[in-house]
Amino acid sequence: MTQRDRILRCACELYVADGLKGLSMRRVARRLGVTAPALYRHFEDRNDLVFELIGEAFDVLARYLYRALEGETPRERLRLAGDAYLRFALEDPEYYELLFVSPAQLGAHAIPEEICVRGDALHQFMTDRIRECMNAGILKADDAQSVALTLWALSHGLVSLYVGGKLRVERPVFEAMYRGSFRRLFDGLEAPAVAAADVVADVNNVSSATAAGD
Amino acid sequence: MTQRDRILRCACELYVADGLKGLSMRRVARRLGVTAPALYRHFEDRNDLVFELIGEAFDVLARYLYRALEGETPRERLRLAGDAYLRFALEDPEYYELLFVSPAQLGAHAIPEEICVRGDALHQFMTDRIRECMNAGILKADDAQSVALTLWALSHGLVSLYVGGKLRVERPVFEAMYRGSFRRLFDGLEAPAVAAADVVADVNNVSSATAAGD
DNA sequence: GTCATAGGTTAACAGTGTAAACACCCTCCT
DNA sequence: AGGAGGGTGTTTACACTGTTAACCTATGAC
Repeated sequence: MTQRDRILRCACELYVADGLKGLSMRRVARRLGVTAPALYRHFEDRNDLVFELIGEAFDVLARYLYRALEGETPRERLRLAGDAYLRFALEDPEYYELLFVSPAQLGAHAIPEEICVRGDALHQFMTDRIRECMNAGILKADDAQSVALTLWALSHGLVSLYVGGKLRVERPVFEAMYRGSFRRLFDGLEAPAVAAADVVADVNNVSSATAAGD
Repeated sequence: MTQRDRILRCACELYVADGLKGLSMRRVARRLGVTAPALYRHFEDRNDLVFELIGEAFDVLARYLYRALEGETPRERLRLAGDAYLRFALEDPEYYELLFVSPAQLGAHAIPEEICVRGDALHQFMTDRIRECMNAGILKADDAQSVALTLWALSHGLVSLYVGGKLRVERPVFEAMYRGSFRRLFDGLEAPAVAAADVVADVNNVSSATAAGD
């Protein structure tokens, strides 16, 4: 294990224990029995170090998500992916927060490209889950990437409201809310009246009503 | 204008200019031609000051939202509220970020109650918009509060991914995504096949098909 | 006139990120 | 063998940070 790795591990421990505020170069150094400037041999900046941590957080999330591939069907895999996201957020809330630290928060201009691409990879993963559900006829045909974004946004929105303390509810209640919100997204909110009319019209016109006659 | 207000205004300017990092007690003091400890006559803490700023951010958002009440119909008011949220986030992104600073980020244990209730008020506002749409038959009957949460989460998720730079798209593209996501939430994602069957069955059974015969 | 209070001051403590200059050790090349 | 160079540490220093304690006024009330 290289010194760089040791620094990273130690930084991670400090971060998990005391948040970004508790992660100081000097504290890391002291813990490693070394003086602060030594760290600059391995990292450009404190931000550089933090960015590396963020990268790790993405990796951890990726590991959670990839387990969803064990599902047998596209629907199962999509469901598992949603569960995995929730589990990651609830089991590793500090890591989860790390995913969404804004550059401004770090006094940085932007998140480095190298990290953004990891986010893209996750987006891609979800897009794939969506697309295979569309191909299987489980989801409406649509732009898979946009649908994936909608899903991701809903997940992230819910979780970030929860971990940010904006939802004053207990964890099991929140989990129920999470699932309920997804149920709603899949079912749609719109009142059936007008939708039914459209559907019936469709059925009458195209007469592709496989199950309508029974 | 009291000195407390001057401090607040100055802090706000510094925050908008340079983020939370740029907001230091000494800088605020210097700008006001005063020494740092003087600020502690008006605020307990730096955090106390920041919390006050967060409170202001909630007020600004509230002002955006309340204008949605000028809409003529429940549907219009709901639409305007969604727009208002988006406009707030895009026009005042710094304020927007302020809404969601986590206590950990400030080294604080929790966000003070006094601020949480402002968040509750917004949630209540959205719940009311939802409920009146349900009463008008525009939305499915459901738990209005949960639906409001789903909407809020989707909004927040999308916006926070965008302002966090996770979505590498231009603003107009993002606005289209935002609207598209909502369209999707209202319409539902589920493939129509099975839904259509249910609906048709319903129509046949209950024969409350107002527009089905045409 | 005295006294409390609101609002400021200076000085100090403990901590921060980071840069410059210097020192050591290990490896590789001549 | 000996010197060059790179990797890794050190000390020292600078310019910041939040926050406290002690002290100093001006103002208004009784």
